[in-house]
Amino acid sequence: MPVMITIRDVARRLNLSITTVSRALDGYDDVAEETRRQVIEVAKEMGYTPNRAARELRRQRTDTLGYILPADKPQFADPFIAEFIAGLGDEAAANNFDLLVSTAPAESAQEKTLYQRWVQGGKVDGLVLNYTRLRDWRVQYLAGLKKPFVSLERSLDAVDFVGVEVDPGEGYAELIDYLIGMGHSRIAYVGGWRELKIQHDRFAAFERCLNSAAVQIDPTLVLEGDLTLEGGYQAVLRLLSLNRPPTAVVCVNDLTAIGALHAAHEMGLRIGRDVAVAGFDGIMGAAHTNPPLTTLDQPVYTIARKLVSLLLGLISGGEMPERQVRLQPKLMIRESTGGR
Amino acid sequence: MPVMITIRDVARRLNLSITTVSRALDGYDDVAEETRRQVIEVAKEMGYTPNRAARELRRQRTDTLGYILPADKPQFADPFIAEFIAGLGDEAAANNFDLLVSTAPAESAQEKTLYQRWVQGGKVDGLVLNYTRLRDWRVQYLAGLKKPFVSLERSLDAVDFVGVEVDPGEGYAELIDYLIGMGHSRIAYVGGWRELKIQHDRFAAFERCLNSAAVQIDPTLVLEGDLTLEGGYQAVLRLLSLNRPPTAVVCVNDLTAIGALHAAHEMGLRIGRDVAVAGFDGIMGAAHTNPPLTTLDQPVYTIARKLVSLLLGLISGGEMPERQVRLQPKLMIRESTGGR
DNA sequence: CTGTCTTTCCAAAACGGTTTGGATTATAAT
DNA sequence: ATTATAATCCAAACCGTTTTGGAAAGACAG
Repeated sequence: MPVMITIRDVARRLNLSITTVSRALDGYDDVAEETRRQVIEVAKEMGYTPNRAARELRRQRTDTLGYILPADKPQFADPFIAEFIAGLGDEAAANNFDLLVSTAPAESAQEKTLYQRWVQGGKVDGLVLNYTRLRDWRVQYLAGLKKPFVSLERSLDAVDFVGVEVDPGEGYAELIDYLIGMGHSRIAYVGGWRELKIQHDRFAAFERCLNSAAVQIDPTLVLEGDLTLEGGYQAVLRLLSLNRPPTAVVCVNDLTAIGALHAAHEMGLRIGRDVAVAGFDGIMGAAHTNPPLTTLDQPVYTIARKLVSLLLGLISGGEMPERQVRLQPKLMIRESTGGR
Repeated sequence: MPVMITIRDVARRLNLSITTVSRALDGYDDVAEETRRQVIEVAKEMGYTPNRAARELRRQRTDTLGYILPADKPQFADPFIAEFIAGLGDEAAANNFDLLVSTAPAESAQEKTLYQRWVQGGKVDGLVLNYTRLRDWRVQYLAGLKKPFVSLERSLDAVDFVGVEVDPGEGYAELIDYLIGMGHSRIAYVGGWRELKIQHDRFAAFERCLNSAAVQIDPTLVLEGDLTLEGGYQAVLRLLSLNRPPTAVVCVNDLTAIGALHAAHEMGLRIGRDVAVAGFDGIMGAAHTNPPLTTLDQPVYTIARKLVSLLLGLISGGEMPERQVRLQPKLMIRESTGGR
């Protein structure tokens, strides 16, 4: 670390008080224009940048947002997350906020410690939650401390919800209709951890659609994966080894579906003909799998930006024209289900 | 923000000085065991967590690392980045460091401001660089300020390099041998921005291999993309519309290659037969494109962790057994080039 | 009993900003 | 000439820690 240039150095050089330097740079109107000009010039010339820790300490805010990725496995690399973090980062940066990210297994002690360190230690002004659980301690914790936060999908906890929700209802109705139209009746579901709100909502929608089409759900065709490629691979390997295997597999997300493609390939099946596979997310690249993946597309990048924009509204504490955003995924039919 | 519990509150409750509370929690040996026990208990009960800004200010370090993604387009979403950030985050977290991320267009004023805010403002203890440029102002800037940093790929700037390098030489030799063995002689290259070290190294290796195999390089077959899917798509669309189109396309990264697949598909070509496509990176999912992508696989996640581990060594200032890591990518032959 | 160690604790000084509550001077109004 | 007003500036308090340099008290040795 080099010599640090403090506000004191700038003040000394100009024979001004640090107060005046501070106020000149912050644009207060009680400093003469000529003085301000000089301050700005000298500050720039000396390469002065206010120390963040000092400023944060005094101001009691950090201009920093936090996002903790709930990752069970250490090695987590979902394109969904890439897009999501990109959205968070871009929107934060556009508002001069920084984004702090970390990962911790869901419901672990590690997760609790990390949240505590950031929230009670005042490291962030607000947080973005993801992979919301049905009952989510994070929601209760943050709401209890009145710390600003937004989430993708609402938990069942009785707190007032600010965030984005994607309703799988209509999308699944379209998808299931389409699959049944293609002659499928043994339709499997590979989901995620059952405490996950998305798992709950999507599977519920799936069930509802099959019921209303009077198609039987075979419980042996419903498996729990873990949202990863590997999880989808293992689950579908099992499914396809059954005596009466499914003819279609609906997956809770695209990564699971890509694992499913892999498994079906390995079993020597022609995907789209012998077995249909569908995903959920519309990750970039889903259009380029082998074969291209039918999926329910949601605008992840935009959703992430929206979340940050909502969170910033919450932090600034003003009136919030909208606190909740609901949207529908869009069905993209591709060859993994036999195309049109 | 709720009432904040400070060290003063804990001290008051126990009739101790804040000094003692601080030292008890930090594990100094000049506090009685019984006292320490009480302090820890009460601190936990009151939910005390040291204020980060105050601690950072006093200690003059933040236990935070920074990574600024050079993204030209606001909307980047490279799986490579997802894996990279996952690696950075995991290794940082494993050492109780936080990771600050942001994005800024390469060489923009924005980028400079951001680095300055983080470095001179003392927001981070060290930085990870990526997409290193041949002459890289970031390298000069950080080296000049003696701020710890590591980079993936070394720039040509004369500073002492700590980081990871992936040498494309042998991998490309294998790949080109293989392509020539498959009968290709019109081989195109779709690269990235020419100031990029990876572009320079990879293209140089590509040229060298073709030369030593006495295969002509047609300059019209060498195009500059931008490392994105869209860039690869556009470039390959142009290539395949030439009077004498290439029979093989080598791409500087997997994303470009996936765009190439897309373009070839659209032109009605049978990939792997009419035209061969190869990438570089080995992103998760490359094995599942349509058709599966031949690529040079590098362990991105591991590289990222290694970078952080090197950076932490640099920050702690001790002896560093290794300062530079070199490794070779591994050729993965798949159907996009016709398989084996 | 005196002096020297240990053990245990603490007052006060940083760290580098921002903000409060004037002080000073010049200008305008009476 | 005096008073009110506006325009500039600044000393000092404050944010919540960590760390320095002892102080106090008890144990021990001579």
